[in-house]
Amino acid sequence: MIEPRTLKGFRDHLPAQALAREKILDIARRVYRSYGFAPIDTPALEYLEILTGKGSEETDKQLYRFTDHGGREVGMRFDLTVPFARFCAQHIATLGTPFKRYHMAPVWRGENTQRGRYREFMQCDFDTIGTTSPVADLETVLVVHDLLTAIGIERFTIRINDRRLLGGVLESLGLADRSTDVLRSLDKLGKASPAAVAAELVGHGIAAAAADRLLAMASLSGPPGDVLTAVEPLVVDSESGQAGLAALRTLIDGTRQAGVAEGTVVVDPSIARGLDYYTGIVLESFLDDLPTLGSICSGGRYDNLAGLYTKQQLPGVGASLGIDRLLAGLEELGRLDATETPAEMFLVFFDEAHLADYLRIAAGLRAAGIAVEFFPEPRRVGQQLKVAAKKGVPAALVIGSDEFAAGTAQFKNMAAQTSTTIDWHGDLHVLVDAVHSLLVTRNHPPV
RNA sequence: GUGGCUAUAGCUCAGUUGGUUAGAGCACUAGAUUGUGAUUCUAGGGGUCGCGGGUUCGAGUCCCGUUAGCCACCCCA
Repeated sequence: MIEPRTLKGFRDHLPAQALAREKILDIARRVYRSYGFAPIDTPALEYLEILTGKGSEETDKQLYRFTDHGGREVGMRFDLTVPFARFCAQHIATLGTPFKRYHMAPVWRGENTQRGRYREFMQCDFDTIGTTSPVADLETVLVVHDLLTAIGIERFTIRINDRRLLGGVLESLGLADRSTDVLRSLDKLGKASPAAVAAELVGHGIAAAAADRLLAMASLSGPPGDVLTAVEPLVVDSESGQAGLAALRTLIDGTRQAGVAEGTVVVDPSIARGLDYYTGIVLESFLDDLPTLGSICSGGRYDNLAGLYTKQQLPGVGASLGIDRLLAGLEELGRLDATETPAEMFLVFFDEAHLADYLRIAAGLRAAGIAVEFFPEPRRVGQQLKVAAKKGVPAALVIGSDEFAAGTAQFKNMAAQTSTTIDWHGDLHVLVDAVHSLLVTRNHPPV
């Protein structure tokens, strides 16, 4: 016998989890579309040369690669951004700009696993390409806000910053050429203590006084306006720093005008993002109840997405929802629905002689948009209801020979353990309407 | 990729300084109840103790390797 097992970092998805995933994917799709983002898809596999050398050496090491049967060097995509860059270089002439797309698909990274970190996981990207407008930046933040709100997360924070602001501060400290080391260290502030980060900065050869100023800057918090005012003196002599400051002001004002609640979007000067290609705003978002989980939705602005594949300059802005990390967080917070079935109604197969009637009733309910699970065997009623309860079907319909004779049906609310008699006199429309109104009065859990 | 911790029934876990046939709760199956699912009672099924090797008269227990999970580094969703 072969031992059934899955590869490290790869997982099966059982119905309860798959239902939660699909529900979030549906919400993401709806929110993205509500801003006019159009769906695209690209292959899981790309020529290796398309994928290598784009991020750091790390991403090259994490790349799943192999030689295919035709001798081609092939890689599996490790994010959706690089394939999108290739996609734009090939198709942007046909599509025109600005172009807004969303892309929800699995990616693969051969890195070590941890909670919420897997080797196969799904990303839900959206990007606006071909415009440098601040409105596109604003919409990116608003999409993230709408998305997390629609998923039903009450407490979350979107942290934004601007790479130019960081760059300006580094410039004025004479550290412009050390930006990669500095940004990586600052990025750890959420996890490591300020003292530890300061030590690391000094370890990189940065003067203690400069490290202190960087930390003071990165530790700023409070209302966005106050943070920006506090940072301003640090970039007075930096043109790009001022531009970043102005961009953040515009962005904060925009979110306010769009009706986002105060405190949901904050300026955090320590947000840097590891990826080198960001050049303007950067954003991360956190569950307030589980900040150690890390960012569940991140992104930013870049000047030139597809420079490696085309001479056309394509600036853009976008972000990505890490649905697997989010699900891990929601599970830890006990916010996931335990239901194992999409069925809204369980139809008990009571009396074998009435099979034709059951089939007719099930078809009528389904035609009305109600998901019906009809039990395939005429087993004991108790057994069937037990199955319905275990799966978490919210309602059951019991119709036996007595009910058929009387023209009635028993509607059972499984959670409330209540039973309602429906008089339908053999008229399917009456039954369907009654079931429909009884079902919509139930309360739906958030996720 | 490096280091640390962990692995016993579907799930959560006991299992003594190494000692005979590895247990509990929950879950599952059947019955009490040939028409009613969170209660009760009765009976039952289910474990190569992650996997492989070693030490020993004897290993769930000790040692080595390996696989997987968690944690830290690294990086990131």
